[in-house]
Amino acid sequence: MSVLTSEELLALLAAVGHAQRLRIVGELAQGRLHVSELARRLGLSRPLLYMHLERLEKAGLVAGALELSADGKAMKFFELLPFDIHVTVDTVLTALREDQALAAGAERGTAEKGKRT
Amino acid sequence: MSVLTSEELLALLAAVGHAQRLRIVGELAQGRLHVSELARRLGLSRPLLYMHLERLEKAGLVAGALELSADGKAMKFFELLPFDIHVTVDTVLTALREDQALAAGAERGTAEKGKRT
DNA sequence: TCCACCTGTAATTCAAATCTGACAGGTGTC
DNA sequence: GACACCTGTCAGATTTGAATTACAGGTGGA
Repeated sequence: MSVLTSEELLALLAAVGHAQRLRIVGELAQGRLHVSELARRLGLSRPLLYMHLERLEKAGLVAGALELSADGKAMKFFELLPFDIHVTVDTVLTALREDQALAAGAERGTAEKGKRT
Repeated sequence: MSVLTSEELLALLAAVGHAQRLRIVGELAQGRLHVSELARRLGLSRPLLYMHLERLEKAGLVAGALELSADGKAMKFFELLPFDIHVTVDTVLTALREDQALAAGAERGTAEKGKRT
């Protein structure tokens, strides 16, 4: 995952740092599932599950795909993407510095990430 | 950190998964500081900082100690504890299983962590 | 005594995240 | 047509977390 801004790092940590989402990850670890089935297994309402999945997806932890089942029903399958979150003091410091670099760049009008002078 | 319950894992992730707390960690990475000084550097109100520090301390990321300065003033110093958060699918699955084990144990009245039959 | 520091907490407001219930729409089967 | 599935979204209640203000108390020095 190379260098993360603190925004990306936070999205990742906040996404996985929640009881329900941890359970979602645990369930999807055993294989891809469509939303309704997942909702049933976890005992969550479907709208709520959508919200959590959206968060996980934005953080890059899961991926969803709408598929047509054999009998023509639309089904949204979600699968777990391989991830390996590693956070140390350096990770944090690097992310914070990346922010400063971006902010400085934005002030000068060159807001390209990772670019440093 | 050996085996974590999901509660401990969540405490850790939620603690570090917040913008202000990330900044706190970043500041403490450069050395121990007392609360008022830290508040000044980050531009946070002291009560708010207390709340964040409490969270970080409960998660085991920082440690606070009340000390007497040379001129006799009470000062609460906080320092960053070494940490190395590593989260993969296995971490999550292990944590969830640990929960089940604890829950099962609690039902039988033997709520000791890590004990498995 | 007054001022400049410090710690600690209670009360309260405010914002954001979480969660529920209800709706609209689609397909296939009995 | 009625039913059992599925997706998707919105409005609103509720809960949690974040943040401010205000207070009480302590020390040392001018």
